[in-house]
Amino acid sequence: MIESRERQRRKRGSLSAEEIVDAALRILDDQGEDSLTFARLGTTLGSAPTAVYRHFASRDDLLNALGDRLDAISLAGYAPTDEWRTDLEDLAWRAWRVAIAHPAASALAMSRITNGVNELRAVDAILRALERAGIRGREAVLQYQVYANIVVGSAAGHGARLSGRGEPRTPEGWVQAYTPTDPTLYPYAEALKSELRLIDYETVFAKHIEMYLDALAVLADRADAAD
Amino acid sequence: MIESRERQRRKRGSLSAEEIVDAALRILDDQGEDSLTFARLGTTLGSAPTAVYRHFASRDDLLNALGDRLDAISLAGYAPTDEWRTDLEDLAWRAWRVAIAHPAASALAMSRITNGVNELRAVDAILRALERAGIRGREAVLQYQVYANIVVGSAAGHGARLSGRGEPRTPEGWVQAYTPTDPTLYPYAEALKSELRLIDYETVFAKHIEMYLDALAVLADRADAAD
DNA sequence: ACCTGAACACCGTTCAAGT
DNA sequence: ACCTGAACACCGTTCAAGT
Repeated sequence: MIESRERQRRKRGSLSAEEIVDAALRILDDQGEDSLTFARLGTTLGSAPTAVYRHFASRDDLLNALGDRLDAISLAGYAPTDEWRTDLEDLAWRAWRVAIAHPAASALAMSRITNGVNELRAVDAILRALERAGIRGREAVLQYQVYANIVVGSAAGHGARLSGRGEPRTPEGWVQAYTPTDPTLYPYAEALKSELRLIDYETVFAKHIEMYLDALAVLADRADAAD
Repeated sequence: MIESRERQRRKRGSLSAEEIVDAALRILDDQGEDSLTFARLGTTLGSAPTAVYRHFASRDDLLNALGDRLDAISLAGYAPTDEWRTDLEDLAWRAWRVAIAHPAASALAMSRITNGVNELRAVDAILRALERAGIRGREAVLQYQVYANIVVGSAAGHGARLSGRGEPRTPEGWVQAYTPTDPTLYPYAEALKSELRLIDYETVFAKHIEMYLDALAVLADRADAAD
């Protein structure tokens, strides 16, 4: 039997930006946040590492494309309704689920401004919901930013936690170290130390979204009254 | 004249963790997010690059110490009052100002869980304010997380923008690219394109904090009523 | 036009040797 | 005990050469 370790030459035009992003996502899913290198991309693609440069100007450029891919995954099958709150809740949890499905990629690329098509689709979907809440103009752009801040920040952070060099996971939540040298200096933290040790970030996210949408509902009511 | 390019040998014990973090902060302030390397640390410290390993186990470990330093800078001169809202506003803007003063360091280290003393001081200060708002127990820990999420996420993101490979700055705000191939596909974004192009992130932050504290005030009133 | 492979200028980290 | 310097196993990126 002949072991053919030699890689076959890639036919010209057989490599595409899409296939490269596929490979990047797979590598990150399997091997974590630090695993995405040109060498590994080459191995996964069956090409020379440098072939990637024919399709992306740099690693940074590739990460932006990966970010737009995450937006695409997040929006897949999304259908807006007539309820702005339903839509903003839906979109928020979609981002959260992407962070769980692709933690390393989310940590690396989710909080990037990609200027990609799918990012634009997301912006448009959010502005549509805000419009239905009666929030328009500059206020809508402000609220879009606040909403995106919460959702993207929380999801990317969760990805970093899941993929990461972070603290070890426990069934109930996340172990957070609390071991002060002199506890009397931090009485409020000391009083809550057992609660601080176990934080369930999904509950935090749910609460955060709920609070924000409640606050938005107040603005929506005011906008209604002004109509 | 004799040019002495040779570095003098560091006396033993003359290097400290604090001095190394000083140097790291200075390098990042002067040369940006990608500039922090062991080689440059060595040059700045007048030591061999590897001397740093005597005080930090890894680059990651050093970045955690840098994160705690940012917390220290943020809290310098902080004095709590009897008004929980004043305190939470103060702490939020302190983080924002640190991001402006040290953008690259903030982008790299601000959103880390450092387990440092100054992080604990910040946690305690926030829990104190929440307690004065009548928010206690598990709810306090949840609200601490939500608040920290907003503040640290916004500030670290602002640092990344200021230090970064981001979009070019304009006097009024930040230029965000909006150049869709078919604008009719994104009607809501299209309608707000001029607003989307100019985003003032400080106004977004101010709005975000204000909304959150308003929402917290509602919880505080409910807690008062329950007393 | 697209892919390859050698070369370049780095990087973080390890470790035996100095003082 | 702490600092040094050589060595190691990588990195992203450039570029001339192949097909």
